[in-house]
Amino acid sequence: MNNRLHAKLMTLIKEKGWDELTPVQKQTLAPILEGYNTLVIAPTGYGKTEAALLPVFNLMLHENVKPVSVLYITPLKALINDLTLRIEWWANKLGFIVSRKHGEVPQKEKSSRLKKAPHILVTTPEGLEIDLDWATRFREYYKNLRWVIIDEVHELVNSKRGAQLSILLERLKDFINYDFQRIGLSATINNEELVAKLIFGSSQRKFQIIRINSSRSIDVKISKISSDKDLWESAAKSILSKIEKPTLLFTNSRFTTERLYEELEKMKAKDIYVHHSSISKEEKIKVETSLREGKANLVICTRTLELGIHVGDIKKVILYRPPPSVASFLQRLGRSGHAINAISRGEILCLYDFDILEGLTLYKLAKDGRIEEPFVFPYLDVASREIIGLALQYDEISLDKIYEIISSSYYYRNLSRTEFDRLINYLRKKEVIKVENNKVKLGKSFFKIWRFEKDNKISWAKEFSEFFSFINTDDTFTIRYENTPVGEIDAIYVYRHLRNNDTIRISGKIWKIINIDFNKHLINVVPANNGEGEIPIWKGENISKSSLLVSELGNIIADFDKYKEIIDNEAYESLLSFIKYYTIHNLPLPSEKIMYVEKTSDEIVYSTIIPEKIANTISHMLLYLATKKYNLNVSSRASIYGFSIKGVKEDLFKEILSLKDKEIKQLIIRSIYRSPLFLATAKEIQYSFGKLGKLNIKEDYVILKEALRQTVSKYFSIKRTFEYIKKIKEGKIKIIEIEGLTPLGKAVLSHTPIRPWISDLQLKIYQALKGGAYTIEELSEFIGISKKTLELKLKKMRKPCSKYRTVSFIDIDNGENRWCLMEDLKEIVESGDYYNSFNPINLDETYIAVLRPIQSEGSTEIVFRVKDLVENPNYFIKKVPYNEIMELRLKDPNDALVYSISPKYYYVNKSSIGFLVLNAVSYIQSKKFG
DNA sequence: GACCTGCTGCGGAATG
Repeated sequence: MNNRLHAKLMTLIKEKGWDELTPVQKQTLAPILEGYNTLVIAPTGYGKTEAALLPVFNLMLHENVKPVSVLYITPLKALINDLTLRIEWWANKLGFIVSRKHGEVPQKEKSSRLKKAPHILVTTPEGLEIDLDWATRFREYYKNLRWVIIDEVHELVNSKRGAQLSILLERLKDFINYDFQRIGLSATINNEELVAKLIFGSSQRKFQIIRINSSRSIDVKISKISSDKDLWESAAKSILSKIEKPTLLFTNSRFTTERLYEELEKMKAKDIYVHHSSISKEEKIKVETSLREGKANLVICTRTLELGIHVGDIKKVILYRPPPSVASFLQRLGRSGHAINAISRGEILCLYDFDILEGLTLYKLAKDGRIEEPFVFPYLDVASREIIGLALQYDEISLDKIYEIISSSYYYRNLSRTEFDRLINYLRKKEVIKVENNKVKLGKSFFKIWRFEKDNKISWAKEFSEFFSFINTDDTFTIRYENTPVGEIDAIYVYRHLRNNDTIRISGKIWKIINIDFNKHLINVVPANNGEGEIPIWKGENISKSSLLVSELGNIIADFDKYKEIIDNEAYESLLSFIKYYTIHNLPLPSEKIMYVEKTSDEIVYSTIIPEKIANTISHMLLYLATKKYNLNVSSRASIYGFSIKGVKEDLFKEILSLKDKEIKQLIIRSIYRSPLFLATAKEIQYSFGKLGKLNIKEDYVILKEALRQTVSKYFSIKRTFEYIKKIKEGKIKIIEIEGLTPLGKAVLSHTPIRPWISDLQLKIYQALKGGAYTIEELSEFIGISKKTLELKLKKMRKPCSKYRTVSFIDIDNGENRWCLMEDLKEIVESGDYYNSFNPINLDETYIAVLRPIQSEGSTEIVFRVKDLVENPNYFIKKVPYNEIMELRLKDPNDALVYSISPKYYYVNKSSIGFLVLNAVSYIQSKKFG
């Protein structure tokens, strides 16, 4: 045992029952005690937390420390809770106070830290952001800070949160005017020197990297699901035969998680649970507890259980289809055999031949110790918000000082003063800051964007609390049973698919929908005992694969025989037949140097081994050319196995190859600029720059340029695509045209197609709708754009300001929503094509129409007899006091059910009210009597 | 375009 530790600590170590410190704990003592910044790299379960804490406690015991002396930062709330208890065990016995801070800590506990300031504060990067920007009193305690520990560094460095934290640390250093000691804790990572620079920033301290190479060996098996009939059934059967209690089964999507559970449940498998981000917190805790207590046989999960939450000893890990990166592969395998030196056992369950190849590649890369490099990017939206944060923190702060702070973060080391000034000028123009005598102050539009209270009428305003976080969330609905949340579903899925009385499957159970509250985004459910559950589908299932994986894939194809011992017979036979296709046809094996051009009846496939960003760029170029030449019924695909274009006659890729260099570069930029990914990114970041409303190419160049940079770096690659095309031109990549489809060509076809993005969509929709009423499915088929995009557009077109106004009604015969032009509604009703939808069965009933106007508060209620309305469709025109209403629905004072099942119509013009009320009555009566 | 993650402080009024 090390004799450098304080006697009090030695006593506690004995009390813990530890015979000796773990290797990593021994190794960190010297550098931390000597005041070095230290980056500790070791797998989970090696005692990293104590490796940082013990020497820090030791230093604390020898110094006269004042609160807050230690800041402990970790990315998850669940980890904060775990760690606080763990740290308290030591701290309380040594006379130090610990406190935690995250969004779910009760207000009372949070505010107690002012009265009893803690020596050690455990929080998130966002928690630190709030304190620096906003906590005027508490942040004074930070001036005593001596140590900052950053946990799960590998989780943070790759993201905007990492960039945010790096600036926060520089702000902290400047604010307290002390070069505190920084300690980082990380799982296995690549490029340790870079990661060290990212978290140590401008600190002048010497630093040291402590690495514990995982001595546990990797024991991986690769097997293939034999699917003679139903795929899911075969998968579940296979999984069932492989369970060793307790087993973790990782999937790559929430959908797969739910789907496999359904299948296993059919087979009466016992003690099986589901864990992913759309499961409620309470449910998740239940699942984690059942794992720790050894009750669970199998937990099917997504990445949620890849992170550091303690789940006890796991006997076996199964990966349903290979994960997208080596980093993720190692994290998932690391969940088994938790104790030090145990073996990580895992099995990759493959569905396709290319799954087997990817699995083998992951295995080889992991064995060779090759992992993806961290992705470091100088996000300008993060910089902007930190500038605003500094303006919040100080009454005024000089431009030079701000530039000095931001550029001392390693993420922003190359941010030029010119670029910085340009950014400042933009923020100033938007009045989110103001600049006087080279000093920055908070501008007046800050509180217009970051509101204290959310105003429902203005959809673009952000909540004040969102200012502190760079995680943006999609719109979702909460599913509730007796006031207890059981899950979440994407709003778009709810609008598109879910109605009252439907059954859905979530948290591994089947529920019946009682009602959907579109205002509060709530779905109330009760358990359903039987019936086929409809399964929520969140999004598509294309997963982007790391380029490291691609780089080794070709070698594996040529060399897979070397790995015969880790793959089962089924998988091996499958690979043999994969290879056989090429040998029989006398073709070279797929590699990065060969590209096959293959034709199906309506799609041209280019198969090869190619980095995904290049394939994605080329497929967007093809799509751009195709939409220019043809209608919108074209699509393309992109994957690491090549790309394709559908709906064109000629070989468009050949045309690209014939373009001049300059034209190719232009085409690349233009295609990216047209992609929805770019537009979505621009929208996402615009608030950070103080911009509300529609983006303008001239005015908002700063934002659009940054959006392009972020989109390109994430999804595309301009330079590498250009070089790639050049290589083909020079004959360094050989093109072979063939008849029929190669196995790799089939792999390309298994990826979801990308649809074109259209600029004048409104006009197209108008032309398509003219004279008729259509469902979103029909229209989407007809116009050739995604249903999701179409729905959003149709909803926008309802509003009074729209050029071509739309309305929707319920088709009573099949319960579907139909859309038409407002100008056509009368004609459609009178045509009788939708007779049942506008002709109530019972004319003697009385209802109340509840109308909410657009501008003012409150609502108007109009009582009417169904008969009167049927006889006179203009019945409402004289009675309604406004020309436009925001929401229309019906109620019945004697029957509360009516209000809850009543359809709602939004943004309705006075002229349409009568028809829509008829539609609502027909619908309600069909539910009541039919 | 998968997956995952986070989210006011503080003082003063009212209350027991």
